[in-house]
Amino acid sequence: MQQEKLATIEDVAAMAGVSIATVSRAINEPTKVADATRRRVTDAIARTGYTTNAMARSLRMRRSNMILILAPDVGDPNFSNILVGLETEASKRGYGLLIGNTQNDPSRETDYLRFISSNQADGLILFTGHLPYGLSQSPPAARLPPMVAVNEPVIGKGVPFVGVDNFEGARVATEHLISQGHRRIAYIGHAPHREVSRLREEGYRAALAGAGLTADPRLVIDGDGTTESGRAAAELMFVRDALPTAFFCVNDATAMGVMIALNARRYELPRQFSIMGFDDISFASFLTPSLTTMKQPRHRMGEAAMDLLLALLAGEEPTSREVLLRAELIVRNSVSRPSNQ
Amino acid sequence: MQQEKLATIEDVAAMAGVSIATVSRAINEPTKVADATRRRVTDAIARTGYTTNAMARSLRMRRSNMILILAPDVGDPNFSNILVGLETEASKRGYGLLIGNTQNDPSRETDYLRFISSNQADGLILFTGHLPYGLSQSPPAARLPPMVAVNEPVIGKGVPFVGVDNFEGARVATEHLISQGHRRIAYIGHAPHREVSRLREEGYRAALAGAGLTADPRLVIDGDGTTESGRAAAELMFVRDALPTAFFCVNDATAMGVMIALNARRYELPRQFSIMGFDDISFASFLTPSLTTMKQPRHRMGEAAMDLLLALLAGEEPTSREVLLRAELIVRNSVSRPSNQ
DNA sequence: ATCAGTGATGTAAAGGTTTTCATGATTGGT
DNA sequence: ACCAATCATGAAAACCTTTACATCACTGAT
Repeated sequence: MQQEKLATIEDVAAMAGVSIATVSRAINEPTKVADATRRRVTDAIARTGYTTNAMARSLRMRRSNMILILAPDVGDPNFSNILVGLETEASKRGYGLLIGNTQNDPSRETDYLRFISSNQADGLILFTGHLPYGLSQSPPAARLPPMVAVNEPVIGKGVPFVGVDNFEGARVATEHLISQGHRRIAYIGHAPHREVSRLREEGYRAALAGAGLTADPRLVIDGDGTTESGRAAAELMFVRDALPTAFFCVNDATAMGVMIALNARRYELPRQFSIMGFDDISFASFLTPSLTTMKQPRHRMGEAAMDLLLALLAGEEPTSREVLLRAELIVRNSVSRPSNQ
Repeated sequence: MQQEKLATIEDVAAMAGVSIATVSRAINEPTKVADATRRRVTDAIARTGYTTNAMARSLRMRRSNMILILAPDVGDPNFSNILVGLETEASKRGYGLLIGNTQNDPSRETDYLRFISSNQADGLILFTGHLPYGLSQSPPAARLPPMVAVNEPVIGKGVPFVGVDNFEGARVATEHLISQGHRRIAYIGHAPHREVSRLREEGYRAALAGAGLTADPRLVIDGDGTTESGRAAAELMFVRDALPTAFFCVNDATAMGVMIALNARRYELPRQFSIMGFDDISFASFLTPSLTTMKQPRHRMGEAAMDLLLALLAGEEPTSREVLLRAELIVRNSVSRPSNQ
């Protein structure tokens, strides 16, 4: 049983004493071939160790059963967990995943589109929040390849989106702080043009409004989502001498920065200040105090996005162009009732 | 310029007034075609928007320019950073990456091998530390597909390996502790069958031996690499009342567990106990005290592994079957001179 | 006994490349 | 001026499937 040449469908056909068409049918539409014949074929397949050549198959069928993932940074744990969800669903449905790490480099984005245009991938999952460079200037008439945005929506291009309900999540988080008795609650956001941050800020404001409160402008600061920006934002409030009793941060990294600033100033947490994050990154539970936060259902997001894309590929019109999953409140130890009520 | 049917090589040939063979040559071996003709062809390519159909190309050439990555968990930041390195190098050399998340499930490992046997991938990168299930029982005579193990070696199968020099790294780490004056140094390891842990323990012992010290058996404990196991190991030492002045942990997660245990017992760090980890995970610098550790050159590991695999694919005999990169000592604040010298 | 319908199989085309081999044209050396 | 060598190109085979269409043998109804 030499591996020199891989067995082809012809070898199988010869061994089973049928034509290659019958072998193909026995594999792909088993009901269309007589029982006895089918047995002979499956037997021959087993004996030869035959596997269909995916290249030939894709060439003929004009589809590859591959999905291209375009992400700025696959190393980001934020993405990689969604990736696992994408992979789970894709693999279950017989699809493979091709990864394209773009590092936000337009030329790399364009470059990866060759997988689409060369038929090497049937569809596209976008983590980038924008159309890949090579597609963005096309007139809207030009048909786009089937694609789904995940985590970060592509605004105004009609790209179906799967993500977390940021507005709702931020509202739940803020309401949690309010329910503990907080009235002066700060919000530390991302750059304002980021859709994610805008929605979370709106959710924050909605929760305040719902409790008859209004946001103190001095307590709403835009950072850039990094730990350092969280630290800087907290410091800024001390300098301005406009202090909240609780901080709601656009993400856990920012929350960690706030905690670092407060620890450095020797405040006791959460007694003197409460802190909430968003994301539930892997070490949120290991901070001191462990961080109360909103957990993103990343695995499910990946599955849902892939499911939507595969439906698109199957020609189904999606029931909705936007799937929003709920973030889950994870209560830990960084929130308590305010001391100086 | 309708996108209905993609332009084929034939369209280009017709427009340029040459045969398809010439078009193919103009693309792949430009020197072999006359200047004037080449210009006409490139012009026609631009006008038609032609892209080579990768399926047809792969079918004919019997290779796909794709590499399959087999990893137990792509979400693990430990892996994902290496993945970025793999991707960088692969993309630079015109290869694409296919990801296979196996979750250590033998059936998924076997399943993913179909990409190899169906010619959809030319080579294999193994993160799993063992041959994929479908290959492991083959007689050694059966030729294995080209593959390279990364991060975790595949023992005894002659699979080329790219990883960090664990022995050397552990020695450097331990020597760092010794240089600070520590004499009683604990080692908290992984499960002993893990090659990684075994090598780091050896490096630890070598450093001790080099300084004329021997390891106190009560200070060498096997955990499982989790934060919880680090906590438990430290507790165990308190229960046994056999205490070191410094802990060297097989990884940062374990070190974090040790820090949690010591913090809970209200020790002041690093004054009363020094701690070293291994890995330099993303939040090592955010712990209090920030963690002194050995940084793994993950990005470079990925690049080196891909480079090695592509050399293998090109038919070159690898210069060495093992590439070990040095870990880098990252000095932060979790190590000081022992107080009770 | 005939005919329509059904079911199982085979033939051959199509999918889009790369590459071997052949052909003709051109060059350069004598 | 001729021959050999080189160069540029084209025709056609090969890569391995899937599938439309044709064929043939049956079944069951008239």
